[in-house]
Amino acid sequence: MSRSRPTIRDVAAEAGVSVATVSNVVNGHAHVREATKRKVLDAIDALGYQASRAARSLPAGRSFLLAYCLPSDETPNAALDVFLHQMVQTASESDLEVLLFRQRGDDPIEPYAELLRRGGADGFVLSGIDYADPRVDFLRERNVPFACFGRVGDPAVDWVDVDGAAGVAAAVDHAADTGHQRIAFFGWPEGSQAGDERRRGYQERIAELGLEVLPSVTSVGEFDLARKKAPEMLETEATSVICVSDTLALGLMAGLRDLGVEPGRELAVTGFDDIPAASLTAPALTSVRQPMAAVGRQLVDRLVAQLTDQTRLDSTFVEPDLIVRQSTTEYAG
Amino acid sequence: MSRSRPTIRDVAAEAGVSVATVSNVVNGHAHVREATKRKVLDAIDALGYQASRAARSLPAGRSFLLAYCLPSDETPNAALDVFLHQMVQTASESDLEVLLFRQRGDDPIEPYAELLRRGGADGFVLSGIDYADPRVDFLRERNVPFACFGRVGDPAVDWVDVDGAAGVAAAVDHAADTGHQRIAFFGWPEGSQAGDERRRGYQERIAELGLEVLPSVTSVGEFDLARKKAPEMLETEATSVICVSDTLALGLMAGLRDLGVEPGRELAVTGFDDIPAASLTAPALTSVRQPMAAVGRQLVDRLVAQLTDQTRLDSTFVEPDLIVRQSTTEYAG
DNA sequence: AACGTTTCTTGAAACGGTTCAAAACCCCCG
DNA sequence: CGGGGGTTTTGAACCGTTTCAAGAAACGTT
Repeated sequence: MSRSRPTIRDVAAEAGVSVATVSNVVNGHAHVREATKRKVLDAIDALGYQASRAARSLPAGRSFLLAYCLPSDETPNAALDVFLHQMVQTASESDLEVLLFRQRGDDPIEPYAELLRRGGADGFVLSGIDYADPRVDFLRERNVPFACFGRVGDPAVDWVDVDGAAGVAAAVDHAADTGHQRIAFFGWPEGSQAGDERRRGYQERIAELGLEVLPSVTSVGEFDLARKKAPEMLETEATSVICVSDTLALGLMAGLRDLGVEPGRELAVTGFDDIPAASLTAPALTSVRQPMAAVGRQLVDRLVAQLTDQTRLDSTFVEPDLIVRQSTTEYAG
Repeated sequence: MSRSRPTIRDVAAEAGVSVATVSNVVNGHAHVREATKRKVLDAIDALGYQASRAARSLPAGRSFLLAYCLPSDETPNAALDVFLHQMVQTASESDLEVLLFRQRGDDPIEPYAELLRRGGADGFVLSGIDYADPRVDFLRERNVPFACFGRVGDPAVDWVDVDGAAGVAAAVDHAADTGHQRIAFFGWPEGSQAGDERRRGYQERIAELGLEVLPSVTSVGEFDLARKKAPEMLETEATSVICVSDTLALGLMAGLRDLGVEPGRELAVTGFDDIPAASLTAPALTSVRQPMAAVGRQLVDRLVAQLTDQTRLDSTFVEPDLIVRQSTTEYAG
């Protein structure tokens, strides 16, 4: 008795047909008579036949795999599950699967190079794109299809990005609508694409509204460092603060409490990302939510277009949503 | 000029050797003379050769892939990134990669069946194991290697689990050590493996300490429903509450505030999971942390043992850590 | 120089599917 | 009953590696 898994030939023998017919049944290709189909399906069932991925890919010349490199952030990536879910879902609609790999050292290129060496994939999804990302050049040179989460200057590259500036502008509007005149921005130091973009949104909208652009306060780290910046923030005499991220916002709120200032009530706070913690704190944090599911879908759609139709879809911005909670509605300063 | 990627034959031609020699060089197998090796490596470099995953797998009879089904929980899975990271890392040490797939409808079996049909994988990692999990039987029947995150009765199945009872017991000890006599448990309704286990840890340790087991309070949902249970919890006249999850704990804390009771100061609260939000709230939440990295590693180790050595490692418990924060240290009731 | 060993190298057979041109079959009409 | 057209089915080539038995080369010994 054979130990190894049954092959398409075993199924063909069992059903009394040729391997070509079995292949046709499995893939629903040519016209197959109903009775034949039944015989084949029964045989598959009886034998517990499973196709071999390798044997399928080899003649096709493609792996049916999309590869995604897990971001090596030390900070927990709360939206990762939604993002992955959507990518896997969208990929499966086009008969593709998602392969994970990860950063090893601090060379951003190496994991990509290694994956290509060791068998490749039909395409890559890149996230965490920054200015002049070296991965983009690397993959372009090698002519590997890919799509980026984060805008890329080169018009030949497919990307999807959340319009961070628009998200922050919406937050500024909300603050202004609820009566605030002194609206500050609490950001990261300049130099990161996402961070600079969000700051730009603040500055432009504040200017459009004819309000005062307050002195910029920044924090390199997230929660703990942000907490220590609360005194500096109070010096701006802002009544509402828009933060570049939720963890920064939560750190600021903790810092305010340390100083006896009640966040929300005495100083309105808005975050960015809508991490789970935003809705689990008191006061719950108003935040700009990135539509990660939409981003995941759009990225895979672009990749599929490249792979199957040799087409390219236009790169696009996805609009974030402002989720309003108590940290901006309870203001009573 | 050829559009398609260079194959091992192209490399062999370029280097003036046979394909077998190229294969040997690439895989470092047989003895190859230094000069020959150099020629081959140069040719690989010149052509930008990449091996084909499919062609490599086909004769090997395996896919070099481990498959993991994303949990379809609506609640964000905060530890997912750490877990995946560790699995990918450990897998790569054994020349394996991680493939993602996902639940479609509500049939827990279907995604596994489909993956097997469409190409299979060398092994599966299962998480979220519950009593009599149907996936376990399904995979056993088909003789597919797998390892479970969550204990399984069948001794033929490899699993790794966090010792939830021990984690809760440690939380009870901590409460008792800090002077509490009336310690309550806030759990899920009976019927979930993880939840029942945690409750057992509470009951047993309370009994061992000679304290009173307080009436059980439960909540089906997480944050919002838990919030409404605060009055019921106060009726137990507990001074310290151990919660079955962090979201339940945070919900309870919000509910206490609604009633004018200061969580932490007037009622000590402990959570379970140590989600990111636990350290981002005020008061920060004491919580039992599941060592997800260790779990991920152990799962893949077990799978690798099955795949490569035909061995089995003993199933095992991983001990969680109690992370003490202000929600239990500020008690002043 | 002949021979036995050891070290390198190679040819060709798998591996398990897909595909496509060609063969076989079916049904209906004249 | 022969033939035509469409529908089913099939044989065999092919995809890019690995592997292994066997051949070639190199080396050391007598």
